[in-house]
Amino acid sequence: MAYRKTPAEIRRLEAAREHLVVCATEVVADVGWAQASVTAVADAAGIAAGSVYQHFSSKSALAVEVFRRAAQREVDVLGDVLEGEGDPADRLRRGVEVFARRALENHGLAYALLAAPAEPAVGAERLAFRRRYRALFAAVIDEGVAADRFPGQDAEITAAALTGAIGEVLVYPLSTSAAQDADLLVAELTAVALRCAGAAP
Amino acid sequence: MAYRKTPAEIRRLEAAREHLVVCATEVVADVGWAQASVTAVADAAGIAAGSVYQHFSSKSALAVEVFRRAAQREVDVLGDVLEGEGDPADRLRRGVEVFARRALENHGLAYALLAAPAEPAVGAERLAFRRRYRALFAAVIDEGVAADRFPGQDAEITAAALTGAIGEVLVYPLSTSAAQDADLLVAELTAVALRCAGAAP
DNA sequence: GGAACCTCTGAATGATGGTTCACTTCTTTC
DNA sequence: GAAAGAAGTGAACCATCATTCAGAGGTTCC
Repeated sequence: MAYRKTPAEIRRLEAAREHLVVCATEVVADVGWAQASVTAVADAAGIAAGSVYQHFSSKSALAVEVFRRAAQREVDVLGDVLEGEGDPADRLRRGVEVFARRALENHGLAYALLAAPAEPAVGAERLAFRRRYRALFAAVIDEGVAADRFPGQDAEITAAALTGAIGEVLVYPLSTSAAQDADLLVAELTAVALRCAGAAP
Repeated sequence: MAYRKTPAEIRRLEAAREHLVVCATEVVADVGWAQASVTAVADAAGIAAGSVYQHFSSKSALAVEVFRRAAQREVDVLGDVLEGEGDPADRLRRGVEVFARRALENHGLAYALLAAPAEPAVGAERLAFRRRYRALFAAVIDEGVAADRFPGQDAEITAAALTGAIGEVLVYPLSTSAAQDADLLVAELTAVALRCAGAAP
């Protein structure tokens, strides 16, 4: 009966874990999953490589946590807009817009979430989150179809197409003029997305 | 001067190299890049691991060759249709259709080409081929815009969106009913693609 | 047949990077 | 202050493969 974690100690440990996740996220956004070795991440957090294993059972577990946190934020933001009030077409437009702006603001993280090569565990997580994006888009499209704002269509397929289209445009370098100007890019992307769903021009 | 490769010997070596590439492609389509170790590929081709290095300077070089061959076939087929005769909207429809059918017929290879985690050299190759798909689509879209079949738009962005949309729909498992029926899936996908470009319904 | 040169083999080598662990350092409790 | 136990360290360890290489087995040409 000589040692019990005091509340302050527990908080300190939780903060250390949190700090590790945040630093790992930065490293991943900076250099991608492949380059984010345990040593690199530990260095960034100012701890020894071995100490990572105080907080996570494996590198995979840490990577999954990093992915989940970041991806969940995007799902939440997108969900707030897509499930909000108003005309489905308008919500779709605003959803694409907000998603695109966030991705452009933090391109490294967007790339890591959407496309960067990653270990299988992260790949599985990515798949799960893609399904969630798709479900959010599909719901709006179904609503729009029901309200006669969009033509009849398989909402799941359109939603998948939207997910892919948005990701591709945001993540890969374009040589077009719009690539220089974020506003223009976002405007073109929302226009494509609305056409994709069949919204009246 | 006691040894010069006889034509038959040269042919035999070329055939061996060819056979290796074909077998490697099958392995990759089957199990993905990550699992396609030099040993696995050599086993599939019925040769020793070391013999791979008779034909390729590194595993990367072999992987790049495998990717290029397969991707080039798709670019050729798509290019034939998109650059053919006729109405731009119709060519776009047929292009998406043929691309989709081929991907669905050889799903493993399509996944390997479009999305499967791969080493950096293959990733770079993939990027280059994506640009080529994009260029093909962009040309048709520009034509369609010029011919007033599509509304004004940044063709590069629409083309990127198309590439992403098509890839996403074909490569990731869908839970919708259309996923069961290839014809239905292709029909929905071409419809989305045409809407994406803004073709009149 | 045999000298010269090649292809093929597969076990040994080497690089990379996650994981472990003996040890040090810090916290708690008495 | 000292015992008990936890957190933190970082060098050693280990698994995984790509790559090499010394030897075996062919092929060419005189």
